[in-house]
Amino acid sequence: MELDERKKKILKAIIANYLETGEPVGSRTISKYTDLNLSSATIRNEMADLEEMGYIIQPHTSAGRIPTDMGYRFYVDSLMEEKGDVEEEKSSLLERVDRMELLLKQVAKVLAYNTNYATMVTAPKYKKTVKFIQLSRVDMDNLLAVIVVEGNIIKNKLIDVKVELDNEDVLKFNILLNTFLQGASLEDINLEMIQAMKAQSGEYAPILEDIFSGIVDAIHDANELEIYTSGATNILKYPEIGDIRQTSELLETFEDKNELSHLIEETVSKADGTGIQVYIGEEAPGQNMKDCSIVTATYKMPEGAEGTIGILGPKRMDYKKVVNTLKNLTIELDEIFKKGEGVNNDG
Amino acid sequence: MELDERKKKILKAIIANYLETGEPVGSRTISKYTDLNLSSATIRNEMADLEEMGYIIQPHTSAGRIPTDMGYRFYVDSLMEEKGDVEEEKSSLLERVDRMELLLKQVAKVLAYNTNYATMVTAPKYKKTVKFIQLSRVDMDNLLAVIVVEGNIIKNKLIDVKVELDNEDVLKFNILLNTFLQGASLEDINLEMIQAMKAQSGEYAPILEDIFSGIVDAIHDANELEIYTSGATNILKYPEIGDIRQTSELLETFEDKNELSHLIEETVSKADGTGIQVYIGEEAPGQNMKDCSIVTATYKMPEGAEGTIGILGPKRMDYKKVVNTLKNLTIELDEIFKKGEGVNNDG
DNA sequence: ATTAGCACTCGGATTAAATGAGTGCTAATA
DNA sequence: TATTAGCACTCATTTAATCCGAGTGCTAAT
Repeated sequence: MELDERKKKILKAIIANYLETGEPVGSRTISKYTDLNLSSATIRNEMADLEEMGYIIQPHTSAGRIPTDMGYRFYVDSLMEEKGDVEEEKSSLLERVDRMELLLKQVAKVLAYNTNYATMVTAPKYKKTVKFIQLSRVDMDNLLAVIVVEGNIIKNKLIDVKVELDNEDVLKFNILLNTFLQGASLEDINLEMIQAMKAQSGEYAPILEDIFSGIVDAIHDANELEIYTSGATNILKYPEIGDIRQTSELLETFEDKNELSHLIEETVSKADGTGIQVYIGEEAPGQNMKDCSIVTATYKMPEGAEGTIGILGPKRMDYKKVVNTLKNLTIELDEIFKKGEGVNNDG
Repeated sequence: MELDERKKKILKAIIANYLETGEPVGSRTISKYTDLNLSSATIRNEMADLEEMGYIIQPHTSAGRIPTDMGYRFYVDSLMEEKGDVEEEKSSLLERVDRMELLLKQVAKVLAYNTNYATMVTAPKYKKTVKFIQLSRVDMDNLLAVIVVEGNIIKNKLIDVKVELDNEDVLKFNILLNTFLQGASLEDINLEMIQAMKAQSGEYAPILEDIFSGIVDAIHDANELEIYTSGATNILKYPEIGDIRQTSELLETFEDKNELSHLIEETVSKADGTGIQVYIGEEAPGQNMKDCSIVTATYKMPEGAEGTIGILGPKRMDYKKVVNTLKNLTIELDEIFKKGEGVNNDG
């Protein structure tokens, strides 16, 4: 059996209606809702076909139809025309902010507010190289190491050294560290390099140890996939997501950044490169997701680094709106990075 | 009517049993549960008295009794002997961590894990004075300001300056800033001081503007009451907390650090100085709290700064355990600050 | 003062019946 | 041949009726 134009229209009407109401939709509704001018009986026949083909099911005999995962999939892929960008709020969705971290937090928040779903945003991931290191003496036994890595991510590390250092010593260390480490990525810092530096640091070699591990820590930190989330509690607004037990587990997943980063990495790894990915029900990774969908979008930094914006919501989700909002947001982000944040460009 | 010893015993038994089971407790249960050797009939009479006095109520006729807020209050104040410190896990509840932020996050996490309630921890609050400022050139048009404030809280601020500065200029600024700002608190930085600095900065006065506002921002940031939370989803484990709608609002309060900080400030302002405060039901601030209790404890830094640890749970809460855990935790924190973190001590 | 005994209450669980939205199928129609 | 009107049937949901038992309050006996 094939999916002719009329069947598509009906399927689309069913899904659209279901997305709106959340109730199984019956033949009579479609008969009136659409401009097909068909009786409910005819619709019923078509529905039976659509069911046989696997696009819709009845939750029980004598109920209307609801979309299957396959139905949603077809809808997202072929039926849903992504309303040609609604310029509206696109303009100043995001206020200008100066620091990457704040920006991304803001993105998560705005998105959660606009969509009423739970959102997550990862910082762009790329091999981070050291741009600049600054060591300073804070007090008697503490050195402060400030490390700026590519992308103007700033890490601080207090290092407590046993030996006293005067200002000149610190200056020497600064020069030494910058000479060796500027432009280096985490992998570049190996035993060999450490040896070379030790050789040049003379009597202070033992102290270097401390300083070094501090710095490596900091770079390591910067390399971690940072995730910002918002609106987790929105999940509670959708009663269709299983029992409380499941919902609660879902929320915990959301609270645990580690788990979440796995999850995001998994979705991204499946990406086909078109920018926006939609994962419906079982398609999504994670065990409590059968009633959820995940939509992710990828934004790019000028140097090629990529980050992800994602939303998590019920399977019965306003895909049109979500996809659209996500599209606009990535465009806006791309633009911001192109000009504003384009600072971080040398290599 | 007065509360004789027997009535106290019965009240205590009722509350203890209710805390355990969550079910209204009947006269027969008490008759067997306690060593009073009284018949259920006698207990019933006593219960009637206790109800009249306002310590317990029946959810409905022909049900057992449950404690009122007043009953809980009496229990917490007079009945509950705080099991003389259970030394057990006290030992290494907290792993040693180097940075305040991580430490407090850890505290929140451990506490949430141990108690199964939602927890919040605020950073110690005191007038933060500038300890050290470091300006460095990151690239062509960015200056990085690193500000270390009392308590080794470190803030970074990227400042983009329009004019080019060479290393010497930066050095001069550094000296200027440190001369003026070291030891200054947010209030100390006033128009007068700014004028004085401008006078001394000669041709660079306009740039100072940028740098200055950046620094003020950073100090302002550091002065904000930082809150770390954990285990918010634990709230979902206690079905007695009203309907989902309320729970969800409670969770939102928990997600919103601003609201939460108001809430904590309110509880702390009511504190009587004994260290541990218990807010039962209506006593707690916030509108969705009627079924909740809040327990807070105050920890002190050597210099007198104070922070708060709090837990939020259902009114039917294991007060004994919570109060105890909180006590141990503050003691441990106090100790950590006394030695380990005692770095931040000069003025 | 305590207790045994008994009638009474009322929330919660269980069962039964009523409702109604929606289906599938068949026969009539264009 | 495609569409539609009509009708019997299904089944989740709602409403009402009933039962059950934990627990009470009161009274009379110890």
